Amino acid sequence: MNKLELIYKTLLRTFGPQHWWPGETPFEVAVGAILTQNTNWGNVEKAINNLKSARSLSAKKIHVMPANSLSVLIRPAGYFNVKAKRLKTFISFLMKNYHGSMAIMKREDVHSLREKLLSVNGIGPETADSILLYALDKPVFVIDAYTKRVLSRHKIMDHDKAYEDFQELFHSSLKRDLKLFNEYHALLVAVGKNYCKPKPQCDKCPLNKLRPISV
DNA sequence: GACCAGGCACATC
DNA sequence: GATGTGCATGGT
Repeated sequence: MNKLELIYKTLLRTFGPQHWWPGETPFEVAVGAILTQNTNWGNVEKAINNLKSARSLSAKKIHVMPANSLSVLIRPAGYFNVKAKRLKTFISFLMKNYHGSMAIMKREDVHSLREKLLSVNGIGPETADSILLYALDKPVFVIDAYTKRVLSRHKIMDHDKAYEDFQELFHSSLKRDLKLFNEYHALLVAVGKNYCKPKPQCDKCPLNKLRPISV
């Protein structure tokens, strides 16, 4: 068993299954992936509930909605002007190439789809991979701030390494399995919340002197 | 009041 | 290619 497999085993035993992604449909998951960029999930839930209450959580509804009206609904998620534009850009992409259907998008080969998603303005690697994994059931490992924080604190990989470097480590160390990738990323978020944000000098933080998880 | 939260694009050097 | 900055609400 390698180091990453051991960490997974430890996390699953400690935290239990996380039941991700908290979204009812692939489309809702994709919307959540954009709204949660650099944002607390609780705030995203408020924004999604606003969309639901307005009966506007659909590709068609958001597509025809003026950006400033959308901004009002997603306001709790922060960066609402930026995110309104990003949501509409993603949905235009969805409309144009997949008839507005996540199910049709799902049929596409994962590699070409990932490239296309990354070419959409407002969708970077984490958002693209979150959509691929949690909305479209593609076995792609999602790297986020917590993943980098946990791995760098345990000296497994330097915090400043690129997204693709972290992702490659998971891909090469683990069986390429949808369920595993889904659960592992969610567990890293769960444990990551217990680590303070890395700063150049943080001698006050006790977690810097401890081994927060045993591997 | 400071700090943080499941990023990304863009400007500048 | 690396580094800095704007975007913004809501909880602790």
